[in-house]
Amino acid sequence: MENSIGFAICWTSNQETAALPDTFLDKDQPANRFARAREAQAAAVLEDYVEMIGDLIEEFGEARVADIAARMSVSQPTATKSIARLKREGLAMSRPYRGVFLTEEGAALATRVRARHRTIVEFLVKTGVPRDIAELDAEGIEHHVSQVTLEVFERALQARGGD
Amino acid sequence: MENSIGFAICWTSNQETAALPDTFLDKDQPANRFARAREAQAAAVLEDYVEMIGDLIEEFGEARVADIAARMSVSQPTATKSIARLKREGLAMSRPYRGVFLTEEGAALATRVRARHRTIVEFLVKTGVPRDIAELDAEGIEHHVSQVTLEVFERALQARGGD
DNA sequence: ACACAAATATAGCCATGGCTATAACTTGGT
DNA sequence: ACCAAGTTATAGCCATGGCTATATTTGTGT
Repeated sequence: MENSIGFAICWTSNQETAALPDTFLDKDQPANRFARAREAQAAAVLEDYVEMIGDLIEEFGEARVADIAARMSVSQPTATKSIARLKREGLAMSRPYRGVFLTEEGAALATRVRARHRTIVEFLVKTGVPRDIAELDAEGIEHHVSQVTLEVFERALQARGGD
Repeated sequence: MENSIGFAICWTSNQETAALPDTFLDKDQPANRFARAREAQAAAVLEDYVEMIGDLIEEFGEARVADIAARMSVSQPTATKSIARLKREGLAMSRPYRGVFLTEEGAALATRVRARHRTIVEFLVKTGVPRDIAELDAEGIEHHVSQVTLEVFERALQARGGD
């Protein structure tokens, strides 16, 4: 709808701390923790696709619908539909029967999402989670980790060495 | 992938459950990490409602639709619809215009969900995340934390003192 | 050049989880 | 007993994100 993909703003939720760029795609601040989680979830699909398209472009020079669908474990029409949403949101571009590409905004998002993903995986591994399980868990977790928490993870990684 | 299963069995001592007890409501193992995250997400709503209903029953002796809706920050019809799904899934019971109650299975799930939520919040706090933010993040994260990771968190909490 | 296979798009179905508006039921006060 | 107010249910709408089946386009090989 509105292309206003901005940054999160401070709001007063409970009573104490506030201020956190929740999700990389947040538009406004939800009322409570459940609403917040729902918002994060809505952004999750976009984030995943954008990251995946970025990966494919880096790997093959372009991202084909079929490859995207395969990597997302989704049917081709489902991928097409999601890509349409990415385009609507200004994150990707494509011409019919051609590959998909990221806009500048989409590419920036992909970079941030990839970094966040890696931070979370590394943090989990450092904490003692087997790497393959950390990979799996991170996929779901990453969309719900606030900027504040992410920074705490980064600090923990630096503090205890980068393995 | 095969590695993960081997590890999981080792780490979970001797649970009769599957190798990767992903989510408390999982039925089968998805193909890849994205599919897995989608499955976890599907269970999330049920888990949230069940926990909330458990809370309300404990607090007021019963869970009214209006209260559930309010706490979930959702309209009353939306709550009603979700409760219908809970009933379909055998997690709750209710008679029209009466309060909602949990089945044995629902109550057990509520207990597990609540414990997991607390573990995650405490772990985040211990790691250095402000409590209110930990609370918010946990809401989304908790549905994606595998049993293995949860146990790692628990051990981390014990190891460094339960404060 | 053209037919055919592969890739992509489109149509149309389903369930979920939001919503508002309104109907139906319960309950409490007089 | 009854009416008003409060609760819950129902109807019906929308978007998302799955799917299958089928149409369309691209591009390749002969």
